[in-house]
Amino acid sequence: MNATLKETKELIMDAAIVLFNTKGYDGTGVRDIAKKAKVNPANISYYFKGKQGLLEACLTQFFEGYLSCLEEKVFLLEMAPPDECLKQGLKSILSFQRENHLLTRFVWREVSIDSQISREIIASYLVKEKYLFHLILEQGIKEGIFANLPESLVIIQLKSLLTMPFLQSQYLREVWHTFPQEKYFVEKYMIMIERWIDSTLCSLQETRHFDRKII
Amino acid sequence: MNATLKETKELIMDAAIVLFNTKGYDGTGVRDIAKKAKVNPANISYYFKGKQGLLEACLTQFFEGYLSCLEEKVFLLEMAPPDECLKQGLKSILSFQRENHLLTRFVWREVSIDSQISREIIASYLVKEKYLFHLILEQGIKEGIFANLPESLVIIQLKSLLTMPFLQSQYLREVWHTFPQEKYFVEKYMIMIERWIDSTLCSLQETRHFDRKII
Amino acid sequence: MNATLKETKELIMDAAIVLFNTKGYDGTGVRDIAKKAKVNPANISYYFKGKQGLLEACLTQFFEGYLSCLEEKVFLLEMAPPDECLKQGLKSILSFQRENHLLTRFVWREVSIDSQISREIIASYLVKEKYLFHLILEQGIKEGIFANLPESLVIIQLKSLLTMPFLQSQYLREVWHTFPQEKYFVEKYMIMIERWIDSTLCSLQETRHFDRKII
Amino acid sequence: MNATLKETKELIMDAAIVLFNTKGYDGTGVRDIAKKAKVNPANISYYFKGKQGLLEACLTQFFEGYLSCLEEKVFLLEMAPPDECLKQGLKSILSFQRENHLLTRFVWREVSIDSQISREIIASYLVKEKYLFHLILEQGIKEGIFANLPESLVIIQLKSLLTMPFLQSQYLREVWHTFPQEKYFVEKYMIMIERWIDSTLCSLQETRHFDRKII
DNA sequence: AATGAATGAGTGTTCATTCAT
DNA sequence: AATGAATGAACACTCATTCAT
Repeated sequence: MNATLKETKELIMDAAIVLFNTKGYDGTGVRDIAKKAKVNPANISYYFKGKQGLLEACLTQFFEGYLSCLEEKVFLLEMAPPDECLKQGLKSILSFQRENHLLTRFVWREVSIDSQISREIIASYLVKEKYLFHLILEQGIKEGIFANLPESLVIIQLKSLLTMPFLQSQYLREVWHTFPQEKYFVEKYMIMIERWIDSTLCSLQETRHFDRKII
Repeated sequence: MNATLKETKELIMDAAIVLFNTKGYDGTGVRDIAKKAKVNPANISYYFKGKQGLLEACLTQFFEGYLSCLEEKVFLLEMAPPDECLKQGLKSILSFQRENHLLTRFVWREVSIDSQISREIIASYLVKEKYLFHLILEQGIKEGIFANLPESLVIIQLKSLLTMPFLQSQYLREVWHTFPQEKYFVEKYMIMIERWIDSTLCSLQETRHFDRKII
Repeated sequence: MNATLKETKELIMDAAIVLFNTKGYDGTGVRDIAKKAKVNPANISYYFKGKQGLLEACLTQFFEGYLSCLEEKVFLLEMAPPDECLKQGLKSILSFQRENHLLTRFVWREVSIDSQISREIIASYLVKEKYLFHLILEQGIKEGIFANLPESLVIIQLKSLLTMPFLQSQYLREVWHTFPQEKYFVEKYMIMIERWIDSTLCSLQETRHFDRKII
Repeated sequence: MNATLKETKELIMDAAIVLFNTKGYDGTGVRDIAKKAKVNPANISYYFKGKQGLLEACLTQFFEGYLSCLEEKVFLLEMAPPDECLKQGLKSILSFQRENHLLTRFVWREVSIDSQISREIIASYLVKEKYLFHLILEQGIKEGIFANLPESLVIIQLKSLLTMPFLQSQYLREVWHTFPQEKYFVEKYMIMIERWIDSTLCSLQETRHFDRKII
């Protein structure tokens, strides 16, 4: 009556992303979502087979987009230097997260909960993400561009740098009066990440710490 | 009957930290907590004036300890070089978070939600945290040890590096078979952070990017 | 698209009888019925003006068939002895119920509920049933074949014997490994009923109990 | 506040029996029950762990009482003739059902539905009931008092005669203006059942029908 | 004739909390 | 200090039905 199929489904998702982001998944009721989307609450079960299905739809949408950012750039490995590929990949992810900053914040928060669904997300998407990062890092080390640091720690740092600004956007806003969804912020922040790559990752200074102290 | 005042209160907090961490604040019921703590649910309202009060107690406990890690080291600024102060502060925080890794994960997740209480946390504790970091960085720049990078971005990166391993501990566990609560991990990870300080923060390479492009 | 008018209507009724029988009227949803019948749920409202209309159609179908069994045999009263008419009537009903055992079970169960519709059923069909039984019994008593027992109790017993095997078919199946829908069972059971007629109803032993004790 | 533990629990059960009887289990809402019992709907889950638990409590209460009627009389087998034991057992059951006529109607109706719970009832209580009847009939046949009729059919007829008046009490009321819960009715009806025992069960007339026709 | 989107009322259940004891 | 009965509001979800197509 008041919307076509596509519209209703999208209205629900849009409202859900805002509310999940603001109040968390468990803190959001289906009635709130329906009210915000100006549709009938029953439509949520109708289209997404329940609140959890709606969550899954959001997660899927995010990770499909997220991973495709990386995938694209991995293909460039054959014709571009690994550090360039890495920088472009990170930039692409930053842009994607900037465009979907509400979704981004809530997804990374939700994945940090020990639920069945977050375990599934990790098992599928994040394992793949690990593999894609691995391809780039491996190539960089082989070419002698990247320092031979423990891969896990490098990737964790990378992911930290990529994710935190969005996850803690409220902190940024209230303490630093800065907004990670602004184009401006992303540009500045990308420079910092590039600096990290150039200085910390590509620096061929001694890596004896790890050689000596740790297995 | 089965516990003294102090014991009951602590039993509740301990159980709450485990469950808030695993299932999130909104995903945890007071009955679950009471059951795990083997006390009567009414005691939660009795001791903490409700579920929210219990949350506040957890948050307070965390941030008091967290900030005191930093504060201690800021006092050293007068007699030790700023980079050493910074390293020690971060190390202290890492250790604190390692010892309270369940609390850590859930607190940083909860603070990312747009609730009244997280706004209060930010206004009090995180503003203070900002100030403490500021003192260290300012001193470092004045002494010509730290590069003159935008303070906000530096602090965000620092906080990212400190927080993410705990926030995404499930990811670390399932993808990397690594546990941030292990002493081993913290030592390795601290080396990476020191590397970041040495290379990225202390590197006096040109900072023209920021001079030119950004305010 | 996938069925003509007649087919769709019948598909719905067939599915409804199975499900009403298994899960009860209130326990069955129109979606379940539509799914089983492989038609669109809206067709139920379309053809039967709602779930209740579907129920009424089932009830009507049953009682029309049920009563015609009796009626046929009442016509024989003029040319056959009453006990023979009675036996044939009961046999006819048993056969009818055997052929419609799913419908039978659910109808007699549903009629035991205090709903508007069951009151209407009673007012129309069961009052007529009473009258038909009355004609046979009256004739039998007049001819001195049937004992002069209270008519209400005789008819209640008759109806009990006819109905219960179908109503409790699950009990029969699981406790006695017997199926009231089998031809075999009905034959055996008919002998028992005939025995009841010969011994209990036709026995002209003293009926003083009732003369003395009861109005 | 408005009732002690025992009272609230019983208020709920009493209200449930009335409503389950009138509208059926699936047709009755927990809010209806709570309203009738003048208690809070949440108490139903609190005391019975949900609507289904309430149903189970009703069923259990009925069958415990029902079976104890039979059990008592089976103990008399050693000192009284089997037909006398049987008559007393049936009379005891009739009285019990008369005193709990609402519960009786709804229980026998509910058991006729193919649910998990009715299957459990049958597996436990009705199998035991079968055994108790068996003990009596076996003794009667051994003593040459009962005709050697197929046990299953005899028991089915017995159960039919016992149950149906209560199950179809609405029919009795509206067609025959008779109430199975009246002491009067039970006495009259018991005479009919005794007549059935004397004439149909104890009659030693030929049982060749079954010998010849059936296995 | 038949469909699928859409609805508002309803479902059973769980919630954090209160209160007399 | 601690309990368990009790509550009212909220929860996610299902219901039979309507209606434009």
